[in-house]
Amino acid sequence: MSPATDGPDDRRPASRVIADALRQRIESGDLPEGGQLPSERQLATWFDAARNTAREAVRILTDEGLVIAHHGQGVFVRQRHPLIRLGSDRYSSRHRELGLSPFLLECRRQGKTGRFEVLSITQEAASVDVAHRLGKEADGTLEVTRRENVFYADDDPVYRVSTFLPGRLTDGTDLRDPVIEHPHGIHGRLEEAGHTMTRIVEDITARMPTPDEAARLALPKGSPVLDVWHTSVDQDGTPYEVTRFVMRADLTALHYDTPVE
Amino acid sequence: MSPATDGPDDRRPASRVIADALRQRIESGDLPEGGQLPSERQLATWFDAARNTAREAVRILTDEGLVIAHHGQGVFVRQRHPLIRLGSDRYSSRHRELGLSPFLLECRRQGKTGRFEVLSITQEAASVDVAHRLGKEADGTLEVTRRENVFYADDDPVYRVSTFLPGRLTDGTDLRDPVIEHPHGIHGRLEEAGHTMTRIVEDITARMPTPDEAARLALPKGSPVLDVWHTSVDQDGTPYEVTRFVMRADLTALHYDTPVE
DNA sequence: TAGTGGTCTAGACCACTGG
DNA sequence: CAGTGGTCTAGACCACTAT
Repeated sequence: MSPATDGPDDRRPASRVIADALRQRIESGDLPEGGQLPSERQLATWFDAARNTAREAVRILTDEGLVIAHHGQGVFVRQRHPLIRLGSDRYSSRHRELGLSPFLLECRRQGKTGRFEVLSITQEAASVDVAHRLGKEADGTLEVTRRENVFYADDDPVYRVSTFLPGRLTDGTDLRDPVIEHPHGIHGRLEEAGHTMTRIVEDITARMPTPDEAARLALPKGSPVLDVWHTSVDQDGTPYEVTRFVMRADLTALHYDTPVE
Repeated sequence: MSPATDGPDDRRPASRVIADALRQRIESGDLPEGGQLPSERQLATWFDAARNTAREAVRILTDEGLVIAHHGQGVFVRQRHPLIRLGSDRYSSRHRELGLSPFLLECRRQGKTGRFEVLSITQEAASVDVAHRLGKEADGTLEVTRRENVFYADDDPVYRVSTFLPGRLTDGTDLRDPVIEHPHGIHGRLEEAGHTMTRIVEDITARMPTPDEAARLALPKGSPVLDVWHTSVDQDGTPYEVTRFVMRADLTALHYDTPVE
């Protein structure tokens, strides 16, 4: 157990004493979700410390993802939003027949409006990560069509999504257009082109965001991201589509249900 | 692009200017992995700032997970360790026949020694998370056997693992003993008891560690954890084992290969 | 305008590491 | 021992938000 004393034998730094006291008030519900913490200047007075010391205490809690500071307003206990649950069945034809993607369904379930924007579509040489998953052409290179998207829940950006398709699949199709005129989107087009999704392969890591990602996803400090590389494999065992998701971890849960062996 | 200027029209805070300069040196390879940064006092002198300002710059990079401070020694560019890859096939009988768990295999592949320790075994009432996954008994309660483990790679703790088994499965068995005398461990015993693992269900989230987890896993600042709830389902569709993994995200990659539909 | 957090200064002393 | 990061002080001014 952490020491809860604050007697003369307390060897914790003052900033940690303050942080621990605040954390206890948060965990006990004394400071509820969304509730405001005492100001840094108040904390400094109460604990007989310099403002920077109180500030360091607040920083400890910020790094733990417990509180969030709003410039000009105060520091607040972070609200835990309901998670957007993405199942491994999210590509199943059942969902496509219903006409609503699992992401949109989850948003609706939470009373939010889900949508996505196409940021850009480019032709480029595949990176190592992409080429490794899609396999190279006979000549050892691989050109891909790259579609950059952002997914929003209401007006909050939640995922950054990059989809990579082999150039040979997109030649002369509307897969290079920002708007695809197909009721089932990209995957509907690909199925018509003879690729039925029979397996998905996903690689998952978690990490702190880059400054760029933090800005684009409007991430508060102390918010990690989930970094998911998805590969679609067709009936012949050929990978034909790779998508990378960079997801706000505090809003995302991944769910897999898969047979053993 | 971020401004790379440092002319008079540079509106970035001084701490960010210093952090950006250091980040650029790291990304360019000028400061290699494992390399030491200039000391805070040196940075303050070079950039004509107070030491606290240089310190704030270092903190920015620490929060991004780019560098790590060692008390009394200096600040160093963080080394990226090879990831321990855990596949969705890690429970397949193929691995059990080989006699080596995927975790141990991965450690060996990296020249490390993998092992785990049993911290405790207790009987308790199931928490909501556990009961929800295992299902309740007829009387609405559920007693479970809880096994607490730590997994190490060499001497570094990598996972905290809690396994929950319904009490009715462990009555009068060695599943309540710290050491299980079975070549295939817990799952071998459970298979003999009539539960063949036919599906696994896993829920994955990522978050910053609690102070307790950070201490137990010796986590550096800026290191998130993966929080995985695993459920084993037998040939009758009955869930019979739940395990929670809290994993160092900087050492872990999860890999799923699963059929669609 | 008052109150909040964000940044910064110029010191000080402590705790830890290595030679 | 010298040098490092860790903590702390007592100020100051800036940037932002609400009233």
